[in-house]
Amino acid sequence: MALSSRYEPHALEEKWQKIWAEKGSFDCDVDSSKPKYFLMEMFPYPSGNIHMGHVRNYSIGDVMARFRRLQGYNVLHPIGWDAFGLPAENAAIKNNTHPGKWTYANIANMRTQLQRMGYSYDWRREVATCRPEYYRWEQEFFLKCLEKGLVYRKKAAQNWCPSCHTVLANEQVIDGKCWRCDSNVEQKDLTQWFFRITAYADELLADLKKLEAGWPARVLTMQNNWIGRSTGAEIAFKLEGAEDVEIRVFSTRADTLFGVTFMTLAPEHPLAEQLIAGRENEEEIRAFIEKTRNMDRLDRQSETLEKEGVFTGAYCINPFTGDRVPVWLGNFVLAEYGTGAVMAVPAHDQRDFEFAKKYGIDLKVVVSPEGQELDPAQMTEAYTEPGFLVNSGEFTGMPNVEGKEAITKKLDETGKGRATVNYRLRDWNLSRQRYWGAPIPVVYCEKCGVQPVKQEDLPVLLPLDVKTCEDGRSPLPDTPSFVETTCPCCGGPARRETDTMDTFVESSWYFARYTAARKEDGAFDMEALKYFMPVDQYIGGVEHAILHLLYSRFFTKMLRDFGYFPADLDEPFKNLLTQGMVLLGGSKMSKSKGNIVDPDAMVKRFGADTVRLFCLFAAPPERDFDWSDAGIEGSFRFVSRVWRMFAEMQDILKPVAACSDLSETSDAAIRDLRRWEHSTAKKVGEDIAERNQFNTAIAAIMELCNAVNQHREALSATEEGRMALSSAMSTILVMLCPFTPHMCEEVWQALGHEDSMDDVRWPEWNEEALKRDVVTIVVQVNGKLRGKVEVPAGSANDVVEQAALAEPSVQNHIEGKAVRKVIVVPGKLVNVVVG
RNA sequence: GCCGGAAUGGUGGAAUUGGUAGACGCAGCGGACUCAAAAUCCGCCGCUCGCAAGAGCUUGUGGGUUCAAGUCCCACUUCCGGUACCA
Repeated sequence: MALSSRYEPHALEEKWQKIWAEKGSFDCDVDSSKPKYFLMEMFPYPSGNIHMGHVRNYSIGDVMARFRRLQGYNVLHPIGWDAFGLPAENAAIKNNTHPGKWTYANIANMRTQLQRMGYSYDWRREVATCRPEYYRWEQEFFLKCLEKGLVYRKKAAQNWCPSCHTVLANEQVIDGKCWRCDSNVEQKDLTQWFFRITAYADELLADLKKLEAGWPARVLTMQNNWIGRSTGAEIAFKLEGAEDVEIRVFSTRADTLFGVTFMTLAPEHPLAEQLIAGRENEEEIRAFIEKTRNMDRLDRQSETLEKEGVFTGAYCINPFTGDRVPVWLGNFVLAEYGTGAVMAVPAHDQRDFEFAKKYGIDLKVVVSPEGQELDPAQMTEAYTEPGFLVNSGEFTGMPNVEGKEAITKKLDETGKGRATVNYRLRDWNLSRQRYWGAPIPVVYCEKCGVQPVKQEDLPVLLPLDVKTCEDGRSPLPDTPSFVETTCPCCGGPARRETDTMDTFVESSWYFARYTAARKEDGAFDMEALKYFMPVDQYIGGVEHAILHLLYSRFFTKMLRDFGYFPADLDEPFKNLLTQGMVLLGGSKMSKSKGNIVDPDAMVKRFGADTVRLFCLFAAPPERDFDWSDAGIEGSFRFVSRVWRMFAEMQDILKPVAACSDLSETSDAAIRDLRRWEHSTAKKVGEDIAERNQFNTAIAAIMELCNAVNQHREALSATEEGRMALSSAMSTILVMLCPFTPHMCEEVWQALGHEDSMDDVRWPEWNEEALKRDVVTIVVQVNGKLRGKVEVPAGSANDVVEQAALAEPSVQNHIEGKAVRKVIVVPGKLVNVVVG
């Protein structure tokens, strides 16, 4: 079959997509005879159409998947749909349809779009999280959590998004706003279900070390900060006049215990009520508490918030000094962190210092710099540097760092406190007051209380015959057929939980479900998990650095401990690539701004191969890149040029393997082309496998094409020249295959190869072929480039040195000066030092 | 404030272990082909001075180490991201 001189991608792309699907080219099953490679991209939310961000994400993944296949790996490359969630409900309300209908229609459309891109997925393993066959397993996990105490119900102030009518996890509140709709988040007291993610805080933190080799540093840092471990001491202050009541504080500065001059509690602190009852200014204090509680979360957490407080009239007792310590309430103390109470040391904490100045509270210096005495009256700011303890009883004179340990130890020995660790990480609120999500499998019984649904009654199906409410509220509480049930314990009438699970629950384990996606009698298949897990390469946006990636790590550890996962599977994702965004005109593409580049339109114009190639060539994958119409035209020109080269040379090219021509030859042009061919195979392989540098890999292939064009005419004339060209052109084709698979398959077939690209292996470069007869040596004088000399490869240093010194331009620059030193870097460079 | 990351031509970006800065593209300029255009092919393309040969300068700024620095060290500037009354 002859290749037409013009490259026309559309028909051939469709043809090969069909062939791959029919052959099952990308189907992957457990095969212990081959090394596995599990690669996946973050699955999309079925919003309607794929956008350029998806195309970039999945093109990066597909290049890596196809490359690993060429290397002989058994590659698992699955895809699915993160199909529960708010936009479906909103769209359903707007278009007067059902969220499920909307979602499944979008999935159908986007599946076609992905297939048109030629991505090499094992479609048999496709999952959609809104299907009962999927979410029933997470209902099972929930019940297991309940049994093990890793999920619990708690009433507390929650992040409430008034526009989405639901609570949000801490991770979903960005700058005080809803991560989805940007509304200001309010605080609301609600009883909600929580995953006890804090039970894994230590392991989640410690195991970040295991990810250092494969995860970007900044993601590790972000998780580290989010978990926010701080070590310190919990210290008990007895309440004056009520010796059985203790106020416990958490402090990282136990060394300053002797310097405490007041105590501040959060207005929400459980003891507040008891402290203020019956005080003469009780009304005033209550007003303060109310004011603080009602404050907008954003305002309360803002840096500029005026620090305010009110004295309760109560005192507590410093456990070491016996001092009376006045107890205040402060608007800056957070009820949720530590114990909700702070011991204040104004001499050594800037915030306490400012508060004390404002309300006229004394300072007591307990840490001084060496050989210096601090005068509280003269201080303009807190002294927070290291120093030596003063005014600290038996601890006076110690360096404060040692003092911290000594005081903590003494606290422990005397039962007045203990060393402890605090985390910033909160438990994960998983309840959502929304319809389109997985039902939480519990019921409420008047007699028996909260009861788990029986395992054999799973799944609790989300009813589909409901009408979504106009105002966005969940219709579930008003759906008697769903709500009304019987108690699994006593059989009496009971009510179902109408909250659904956060959609991040579904995405916390989908990677593992891929390994046995169609299994009906269990969530996972242990053999498949053992073979495929962990995911060797995960690819997605950095916006999930905390949310999804932290939750998935938590689920992996939890499911491991439940016995669902292999006992040695601690982390789900071995390597993580966080890809940058695709911008247009310097800003994020968005429908509302109207600055969108539609992938479908680009595929129509240039074909999928060009779109894929351009996304990888435009920038390194981690970086944001600005879409450029001129740029994609350049990529189209390159693909067309490669096509044309094959079309023009078709008569002389033989169907040989890549890097196959190694026959002895004295032809310098053949040796030169062969060196290009083999060094490119080496570089491109390393760029893809070790550095994720697809842009430079493509650039190197372009260079090889340029080299072929240079030698083409001369080499076409002889049989050995035609062999060299054939080998080089095969190498180009195999190396391009991960990027532009359709074009490569078509050309490969047209060249008369009996095998298909499915059976081809990545070219193996040959050390011999890389060798040069003559090398160019750069000559510097005093570090400045002054000339170049050619010497036989492997020349002795003194030979190279003589040749360099003999160079006329070098002579000019050393003339009349003394040569002090000559540095020879073999095969590369000579530097003549004169002075 | 703290923690990360970045800064290289007109432009996207290369330079892998300290060893030719600007690979490969894009844009631009000149030429060939064409009646013309598109497509394609060939050539030029960091800045300054110079007719040229050539010389000098150049990787955010200022210092340093080194025969040699985009790369290492110190100080700083700007930008991006994360995080923050966290006790």
